[in-house]
Amino acid sequence: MDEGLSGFCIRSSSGSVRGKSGTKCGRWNPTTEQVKLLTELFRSGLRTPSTDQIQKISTQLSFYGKIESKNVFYWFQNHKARERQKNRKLSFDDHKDLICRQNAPSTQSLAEMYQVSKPDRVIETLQLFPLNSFGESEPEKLRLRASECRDNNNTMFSYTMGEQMEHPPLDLRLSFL
Amino acid sequence: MDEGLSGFCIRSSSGSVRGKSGTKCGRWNPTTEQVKLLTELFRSGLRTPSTDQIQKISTQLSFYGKIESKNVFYWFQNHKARERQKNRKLSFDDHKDLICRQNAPSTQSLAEMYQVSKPDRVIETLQLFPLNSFGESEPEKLRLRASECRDNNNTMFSYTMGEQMEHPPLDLRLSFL
DNA sequence: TTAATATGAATGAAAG
DNA sequence: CTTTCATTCATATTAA
Repeated sequence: MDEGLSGFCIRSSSGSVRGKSGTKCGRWNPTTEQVKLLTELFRSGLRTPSTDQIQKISTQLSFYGKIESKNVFYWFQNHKARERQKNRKLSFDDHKDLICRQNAPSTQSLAEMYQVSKPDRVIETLQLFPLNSFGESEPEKLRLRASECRDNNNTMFSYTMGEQMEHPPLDLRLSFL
Repeated sequence: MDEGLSGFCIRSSSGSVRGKSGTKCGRWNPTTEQVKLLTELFRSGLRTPSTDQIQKISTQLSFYGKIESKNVFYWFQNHKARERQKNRKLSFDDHKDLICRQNAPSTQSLAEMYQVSKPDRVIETLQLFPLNSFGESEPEKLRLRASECRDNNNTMFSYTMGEQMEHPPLDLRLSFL
């Protein structure tokens, strides 16, 4: 069965690394090259690319596989949010030395413990820099606030590509706003 | 025949016992007590615990075994998502509205203990009257993600072939819907 | 053993 | 920007 004019789904997982088996066509599945480049840009300080930058990045990344501008937009949004979330709330290595008490509380007493009577606020410790270095080194904990390197798009890529620049000027606007 | 080309986590279980006692590494393996308490909390109506709740739960569950905050976070995410998914697939009839979005009738005392900061979407409505139908006296926007119609209009990003259009094409705003 | 299932973890997409 | 939803992937568990 060929799906005629849809032309949206690419069944063949040509060198797809993340889509190990049976890659669905529903959502964007970035290739390793795409992820690598995006990560590189992020590490370079790019956090919130402008529309123009998104367009350029998308054009560049389309060389490695199917991609749209919104994918780039979402990628940066998610990546930034999750880096922040890790550093702020759910750090995976917060308590390595869990307090070992003698008796485990029962379910009932546990429930009672959650009863808050006063605004007992947990002080959230912002880890400005990772002090905890156990045995597992986090390769990516770096976070440089290079503010906004917005208009240095000339130095974003050094690749000499073909003239794949035929993406129309993209207007990133949210229709549900 | 899987080649197992993922080099993310080291497979630890090589025919050993359940990870309850001697899990080397890999992913979190909850104990039966942990699962029991988590399930009880879920059944009591807890769907999306806050960061503070997650911390407390994680601390308490650490009595029964190794656990981290992100495990609790993921557990509730997965449990909620899969219950919803199951309900969606089970009800092929015209029961489109997802019932389990709201909290369960928390008659248990355990649930009330957890409702510390965000009881629900009901802000100043006391629990004098039972939980009634949706969208009755609630000016909040009703989400129109009924059933599966997520792919009807995915035109979040609009391509404008002209340049510098002053007004959005249609701007069908349904924020007041 | 392998196959099927259950579930922890991750992430793209989207809503708030 | 923050949070949540939906889907997918990887692995543990169980069944055959």
